[in-house]
Amino acid sequence: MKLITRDTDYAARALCQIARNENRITSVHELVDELKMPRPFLRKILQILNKAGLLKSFRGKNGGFILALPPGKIYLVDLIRIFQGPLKLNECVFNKHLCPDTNACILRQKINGIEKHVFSQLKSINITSLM
Amino acid sequence: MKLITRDTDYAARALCQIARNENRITSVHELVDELKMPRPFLRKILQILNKAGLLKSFRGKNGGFILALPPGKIYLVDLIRIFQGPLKLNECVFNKHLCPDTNACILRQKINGIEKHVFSQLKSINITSLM
DNA sequence: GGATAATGATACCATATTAGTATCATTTTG
DNA sequence: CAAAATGATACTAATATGGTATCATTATCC
Repeated sequence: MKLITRDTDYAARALCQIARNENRITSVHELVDELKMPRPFLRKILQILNKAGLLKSFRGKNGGFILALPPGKIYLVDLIRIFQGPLKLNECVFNKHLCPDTNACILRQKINGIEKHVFSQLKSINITSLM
Repeated sequence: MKLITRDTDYAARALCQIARNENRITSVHELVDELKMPRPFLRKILQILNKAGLLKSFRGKNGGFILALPPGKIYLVDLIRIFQGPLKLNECVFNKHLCPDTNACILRQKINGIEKHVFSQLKSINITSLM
């Protein structure tokens, strides 16, 4: 079972690098050199981060990206949500079948508890703490 | 993100049903009737549980399965391991790339913490508690 | 002993998700 | 206007998940 997929991983690493450059625009070219990841894939990821509002992009020559938010406000849990969908561990088939009626069943309680814990832990990790 | 896949779900439900019958042998035929799951898929799952040592099988006419262990000793975490591989959240690409050297990095610590929590919670759920 | 009803073993297929590529349009700078 | 960057979008490859199909083997019961 994976908690974090490759997109999320790449995204986090790229954001760290961009954060290090602070207000200096960082291009894909530069990121590929430093982080050794496939260029077209990275481009796609950065475009997604841009659309999600975590990056600000600059087109044209000397273009690139800067963070749209302070690095301390970009949380790992946000990246997971963007690339892996909502963190809803209890949206599993399990519940629906095994205990379709009660909210009080043991399993659902446990899974809700796990989810809260995972969520709060992932929310406590941000780009600053990863740099 | 899913915590529990369909195999695991089916397995848990089948084990509950088999547990209810206690020492009476339960056939696939009976399980399909009661649990409404695809017969060939269920057969595969039961064969896996048998090989994993959670079930004892009886071949031939009137054959079927009984639990190989008391239901209180069959844990949800075991089923997850069998059908979804080892519960190793920190085996993600993330760590390897971002902090290849230190064991002391924040992310790794957090992920190890999350893993321990998830593990202990899932270990506290067994077939008895699901029945 | 043979028909029948069960599991064992194994190979295959379908779909979804994940990972990655390719291409062309658009924008900015020099 | 050429070059260097991102925007948009469609496509492909690999892997994981969910499910089928088939034949072999075994035990029971008549």
